[in-house]
Amino acid sequence: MILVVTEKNDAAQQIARLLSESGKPKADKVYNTPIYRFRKGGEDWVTIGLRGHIMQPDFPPELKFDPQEGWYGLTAEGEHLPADVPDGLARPPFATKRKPFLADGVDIKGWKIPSLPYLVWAPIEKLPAEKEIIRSLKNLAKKADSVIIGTDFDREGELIGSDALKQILSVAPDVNVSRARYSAFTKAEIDHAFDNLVALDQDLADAGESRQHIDLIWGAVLTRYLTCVRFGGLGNTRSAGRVQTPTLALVVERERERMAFVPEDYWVLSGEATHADSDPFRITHATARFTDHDAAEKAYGHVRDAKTATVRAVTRKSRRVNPPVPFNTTSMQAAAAAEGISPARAMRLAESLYMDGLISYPRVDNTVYPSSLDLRECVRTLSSVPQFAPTCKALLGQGTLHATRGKQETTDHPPIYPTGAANPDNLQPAEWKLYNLIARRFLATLMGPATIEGTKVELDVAGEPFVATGNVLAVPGFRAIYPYGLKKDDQLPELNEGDVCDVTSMALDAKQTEPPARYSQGKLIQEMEKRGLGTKSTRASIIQRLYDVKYLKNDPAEPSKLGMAIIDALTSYAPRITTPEMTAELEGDMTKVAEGVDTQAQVVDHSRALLAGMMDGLIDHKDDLSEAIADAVTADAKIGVCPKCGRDLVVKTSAKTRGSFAGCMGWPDCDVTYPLPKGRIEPIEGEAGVCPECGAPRVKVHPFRNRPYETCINPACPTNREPDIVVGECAACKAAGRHGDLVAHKSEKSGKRFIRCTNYDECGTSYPLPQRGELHATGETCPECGAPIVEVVTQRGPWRICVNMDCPSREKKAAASTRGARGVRGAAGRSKAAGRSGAAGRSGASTSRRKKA
DNA sequence: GCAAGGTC
Repeated sequence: MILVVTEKNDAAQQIARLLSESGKPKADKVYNTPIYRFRKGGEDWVTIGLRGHIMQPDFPPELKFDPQEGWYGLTAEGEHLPADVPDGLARPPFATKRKPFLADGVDIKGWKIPSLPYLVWAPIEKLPAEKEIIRSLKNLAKKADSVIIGTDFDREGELIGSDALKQILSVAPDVNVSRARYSAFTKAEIDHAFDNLVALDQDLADAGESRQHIDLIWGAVLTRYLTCVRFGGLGNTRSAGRVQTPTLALVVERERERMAFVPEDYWVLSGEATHADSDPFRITHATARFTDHDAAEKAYGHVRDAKTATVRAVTRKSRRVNPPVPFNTTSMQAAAAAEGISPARAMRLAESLYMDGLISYPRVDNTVYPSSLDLRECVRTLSSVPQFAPTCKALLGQGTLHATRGKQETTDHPPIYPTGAANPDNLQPAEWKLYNLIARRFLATLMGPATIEGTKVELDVAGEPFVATGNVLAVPGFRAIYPYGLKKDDQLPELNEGDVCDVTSMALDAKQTEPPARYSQGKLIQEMEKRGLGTKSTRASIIQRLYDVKYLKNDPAEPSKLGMAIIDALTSYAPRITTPEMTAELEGDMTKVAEGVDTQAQVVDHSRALLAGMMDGLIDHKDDLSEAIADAVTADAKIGVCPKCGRDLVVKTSAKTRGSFAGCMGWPDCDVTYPLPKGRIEPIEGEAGVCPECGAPRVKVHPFRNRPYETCINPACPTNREPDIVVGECAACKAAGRHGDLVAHKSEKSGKRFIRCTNYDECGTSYPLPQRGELHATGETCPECGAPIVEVVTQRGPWRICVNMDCPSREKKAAASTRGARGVRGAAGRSKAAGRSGAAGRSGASTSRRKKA
């Protein structure tokens, strides 16, 4: 039997299909791993797909995080191994004990602990990361006569193959081994690769392993340093790494530019005009921006009372806009980001669409469709989606299909294109949104250019030159199916030289120049690619990580004070980690290892020595850094000033409930606390951040998937008071022969809104209420349960609800909302109702979504 | 409960 090992299941399946004589390999499983069996040349063949790396490098167990003791490191002050002598590489003599050792024996809580500088020189082990796969692989290897390593044709692929091979040789030391190198899943390419087998390139694999070790050492040492420098490793992880830190530095650098930016004043002189009852159009002075105030005022003086504008010249120019090129991972992530889907989320959604057979493999650099891809067939497939049917029909009516080509051409996978017709009812809204984008992009790459008709009209207003511009999509071309990022038409009326227009308004506006914009997540992805940071598969998750450790916030990306402090600290004492140069130099070193000029040990030890040299500065200045980080964390948590004592009010986490609240930094001297509304809290700078009524902070609240609003955080503040509303009569009291009113109150302590009976002590009737929106009594009672029905007016419009949580009408509503949530109006109120009413509605929906998987 | 790189 001949065993073929590939990097992923997808590749195992494709290779089996292309190599098998029947063209129909048999899908099977070893343990839980899919494999593909087929016959070729009178032999039995089996292909198995790994899941990327099956081994994971790590430090020995005694140097890892300990759940009781945390991470150590800085406690061993000043303990350095010499930077140039990697003696510490030998496993130290403490190996027999669970707890690690320090040369000079520093005791902490009775344990001897290692110094952080020691970690720089610590040995690295390789541990199984995919035990199931390894078990399956070994099982097959025992039965194999020969093994062909068919992992991806790149450095990481060679390493993945080398790791797999070691596992195979451990159970089948005498098996025949070779390597197939292919870069496209075409019959010709795969046949050629398997007819011309080569040997595995151990130097290339070693280069990959060097990369792993250097990333681990630098990442672990600096992360432990930053995490432990303040509270000995308790609390949040503060990470650093070869890719994430330079990425953070990009965002911080842009923020510093913004902070250093000095806005300049300028003035815009513009107004509106009409011609022969046309819609009004904007006219702007030919000097688009006056930087001289006097000149602006002078021009304004001439035209302020002008009633007419005379057309001096009309020029028309049409612009051709070419259709976009096919999607690769980066351009897809950027386009999705522009539609409000973060790159990390886009990859999760794409993975799911790929697994459902709706799009092609989502991790590609390629932007050129291979000639083997049947474009016409793809269009035919899409034509069964009603939204795309007219476009598909038009395309199929053409003689031949011409596709655009991007600059990057690789042959391992095709660009991202739709492989199946999706039904929006079977997808989550975000999945459909991404699929729709991918499908429309695909169709757009097959269509003609759009033509935009541009018109420039020069006018004379009381001797001052003015212009009006119009842009109209004259020939839609690809824009008919691909409206993303399309500007709205600004239409001018038909104007000719000599026409006299009526000026209806004129104004001089004072403006200021804007600082450079922050990076959107899409732009950040593109900037990373440009600077060689990360890969198509890692960039999205690395940006996500920066958000998770709270170095970044908001979108466009804004660094937190902590993020800025981290960059400051590392720029001072470990500058190498803060720039893309480390990646660039690493690439050079990797090439040397791959070429056999340097060994893995030489390159890694050299990198260790560079890091060791930086430990001096980091440890000497640990108190400064500790303070800077602590100040930054406090500044990030600050939401305002305590109205009682004037100290900072910060977001704190309750130890009991794990919920967050606002508390005074002066505690326990000052006991001011407030509950916090649900959602992300953004402080408001300056005077607007102090409530004029009660002096407590006003904040901007960003509720999950709802529009942000501003509020005073003091629930007892007059600005938060709501009048009590009688919403109905208490049914329980009526049944008991007395009268009780159901009244909607707002608690001054918690700020929560609820309904309570005026005879609460006797009947105990109370109902919760929606916390957001304006509340109205309807006077109606629920036909199902008799409880009052209230109306809530939110930004999305009014809706009505029975206040009884256990009412059967709520169950129905929940079921309806999970079905209808994919519509235009995915109302918060409905999804809330679905959430509260328990599993029925939700689990039903999730099974229907999963049924294909 | 450390990185970045694969992939699910």
